[in-house]
Amino acid sequence: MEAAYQPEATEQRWRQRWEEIGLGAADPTSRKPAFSIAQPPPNITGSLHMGHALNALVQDALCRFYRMNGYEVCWLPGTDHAAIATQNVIERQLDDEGTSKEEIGRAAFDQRVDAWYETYQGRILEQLRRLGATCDWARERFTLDEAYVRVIRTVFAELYRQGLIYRGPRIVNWCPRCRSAISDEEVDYQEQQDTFYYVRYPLVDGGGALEVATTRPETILADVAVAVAPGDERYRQMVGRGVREPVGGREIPVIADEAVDPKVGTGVLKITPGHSAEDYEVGERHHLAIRTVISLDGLMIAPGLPDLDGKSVSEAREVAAVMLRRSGAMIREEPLVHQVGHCDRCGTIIEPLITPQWWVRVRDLAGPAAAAVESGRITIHPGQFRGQYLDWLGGLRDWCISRQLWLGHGIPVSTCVNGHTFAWVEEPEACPECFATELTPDPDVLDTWFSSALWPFAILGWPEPNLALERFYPTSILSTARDILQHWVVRMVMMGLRFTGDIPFHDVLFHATILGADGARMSKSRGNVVDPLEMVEKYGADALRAWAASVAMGNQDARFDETRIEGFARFANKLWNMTRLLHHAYFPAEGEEGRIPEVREPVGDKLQLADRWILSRLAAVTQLTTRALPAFDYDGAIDAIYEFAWHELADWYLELTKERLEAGDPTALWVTRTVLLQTATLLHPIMPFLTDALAEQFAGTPASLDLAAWPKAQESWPDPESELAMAACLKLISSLRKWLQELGIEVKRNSSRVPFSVVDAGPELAFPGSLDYVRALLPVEWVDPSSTLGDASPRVVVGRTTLALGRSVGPGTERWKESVRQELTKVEAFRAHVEGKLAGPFADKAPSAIVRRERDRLEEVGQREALLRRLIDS
RNA sequence: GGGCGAAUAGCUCAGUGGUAGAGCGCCUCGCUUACACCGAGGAUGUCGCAGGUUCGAACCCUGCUUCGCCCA
Repeated sequence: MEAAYQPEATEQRWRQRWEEIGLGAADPTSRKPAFSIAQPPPNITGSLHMGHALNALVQDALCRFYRMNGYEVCWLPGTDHAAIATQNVIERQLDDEGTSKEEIGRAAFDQRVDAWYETYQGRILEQLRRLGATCDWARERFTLDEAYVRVIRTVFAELYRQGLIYRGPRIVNWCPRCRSAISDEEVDYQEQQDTFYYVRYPLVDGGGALEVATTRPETILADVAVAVAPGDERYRQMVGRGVREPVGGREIPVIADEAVDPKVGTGVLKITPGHSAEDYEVGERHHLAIRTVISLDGLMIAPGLPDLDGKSVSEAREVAAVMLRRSGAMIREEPLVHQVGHCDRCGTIIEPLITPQWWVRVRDLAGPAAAAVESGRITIHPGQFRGQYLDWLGGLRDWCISRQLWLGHGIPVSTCVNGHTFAWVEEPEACPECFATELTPDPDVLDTWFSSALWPFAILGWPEPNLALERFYPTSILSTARDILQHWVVRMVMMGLRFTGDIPFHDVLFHATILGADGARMSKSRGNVVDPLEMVEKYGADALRAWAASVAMGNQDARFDETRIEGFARFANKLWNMTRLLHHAYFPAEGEEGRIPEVREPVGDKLQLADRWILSRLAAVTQLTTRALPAFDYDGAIDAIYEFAWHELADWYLELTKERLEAGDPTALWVTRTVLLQTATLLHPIMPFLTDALAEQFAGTPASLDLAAWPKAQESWPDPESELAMAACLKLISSLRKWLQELGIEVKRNSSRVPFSVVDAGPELAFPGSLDYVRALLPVEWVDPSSTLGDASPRVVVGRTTLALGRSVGPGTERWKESVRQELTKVEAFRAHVEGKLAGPFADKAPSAIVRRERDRLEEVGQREALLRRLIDS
């Protein structure tokens, strides 16, 4: 074995091995229970980021855990074409080259897209492999695959037939730069400094005016009403009368609508249904006409007003303000900070506009989707997101599924020369109604989330009946980032229920978001992005995975912290070297190779206290890990294993057992082998490369620990008595070690042993062999007090045991006395604390077990205090 | 404006109603044949603030402050 763990070479070897033995390949004909995950398909807009890496760990650890627990595991990988995102990336490239998609044309653009997909699709899946993901690679799907496209068309056509999809003009979030509708969820609201304009709208019948506060004077031309709150006393007289809008001079009515908040601005709202989603709804309620003054390019349409016509929205706003000031309609202007919607992809300010689009009537779909979560058929973790899911479903509007992009799935609808419109699955040659062959396909493409919503069943070959679909659907869990709850999770549930009649998954996991080291979201513009592959190269995939496990399901977002990744890399090396220690017991000669042989379990009562103790601890950590992983408590699992392996197994058991191992004690060899191998097995779901490399050092292990059975604790292992005894013994060693240092006694290995004798034996020595353990770890020698050490020898108190030291203490004496005094002060304070507690109502009201424990403590601390006091007085 | 969450050691984070924890960093010692990617020891916290419930609160409740996210 190498002196240090080498992650890079090891990982490469094991990646290959896992592929060779087909670790990820799921067998639908197997009789085992099924566990399946549809991996959220990463967008092909670049390479894997920290969020992907975290999500890969979350899923892979579960897959491995369930494989080891006898499940047939199917983890389905894939990638998403991410139409709007990819189109944007390529548009930016073209822009950098001084050209545009319009200039190069459709064909050249499509080529660009294909080349992009070619490059990045492979790269992303390769990066997942680097992290150790054991997907069923043969089932990989891309959302533009022919089979996938067919599913999309099938679903679309069916919804269309059922009347759940319709086309019509409604207000949408329009990005003038993308020249496309975008969904409500893709609008990014950013705080912005603007002006609040207070404008006078004179009453037509004379007698004053209404003051309207607005941030958008350029849309006054599209006003169709002015609204006040229904109960607002100030304006009750005005409702039903007319006012004149102050730019175009048209007469518009004053209405009352509950959308108006009387406390905001002047309590009077201008109603512009053509350019505001809220006003659109007000307009629908009052059957108002719609006026449009902004084009799809984001330019003003105002034929009668040359100062405004053709201007951009921001220019037009200035012009309108000037007009209002000149005409005297402007009352005042105030600075205002408010939220303005921007295009998620390109940052352009969104214009709410009325355009004809395709819509899904979600009302019929939302009910069952809500019921699935309410009834507990689907569980959302952590639970607080359940409310968000249900809230969102409650207030759902129809879903706009059409986009005006060059890239994506075409809407599978055509119209014939005779005006018949029909949806199709196979590209049609003639109109099914009149058989006309002159057909015009719909020019729009589908919202990417429409295709993503079908993911869990589409990748399993739906609608064709097949074994994989039958076995692996519904999937077991869905793991994703929480910002995708509305985009994706809700829609998957709606579509899954509608088309398969079943939920798409049983559990939804929202993992933490990884923030940059500066606490802000990772973003290129902030320069705080960390490439997970760089971390893999530096510290190994397992170290990254272990860190990911420790933050995955925390209740807060996790800042990136390289030092913790480094800590887990050290842990990997520690485990490697612990195995090396055992290896040396069998192959002591330099460079000698071989596998740690299987050893027969010792019969009879050959186990020492330390053996029983470590097996008891192993039982505890086994139980904890076995519970933690299926409960998604990754942190609990890695933390418990780390603590056990390093601070119990390595720090104490192996140190105590070294000599026995060197001497070939079969009991020690068996215990060490058992504990090490089982620890590695428990750790395998989180750190698969390292643990497989460790298991390889042992004879009788399978080709991968993934194929091993999940470990159990033997019934005889839990042993509370040994744990108590050992705890006392370890405490004895620790505190004696501290005294030796305080006394300034050299504790180098080859310095001579310090003679000690027991003056007053406390419970630390109640167990046979305690003194041997002390001697094994400290340079002390036990002597008979009567023979060598007199009453005058220096004393130390460890726990409730007093020891006499057979050596004069030189330079350390003063420091030692100071330490004793400090110790005494602490003990006194604690004794007083416990005494006070027991003297109060605590003794009557607290549970008796707790009271008893405090009494024991008082006794113990009292004894300790007495011993220390005697030490100082002497 | 509505909702959710967070505030614990210098930093990053765990934490169960019963004497405050880890990793990293810091200080002192030790290159002892598993590991210097190590070992031994040490210092460091009115657990955001103010009330309340309780024999007992970092933990439960209320209010406040600051920060983050989601939604309008």
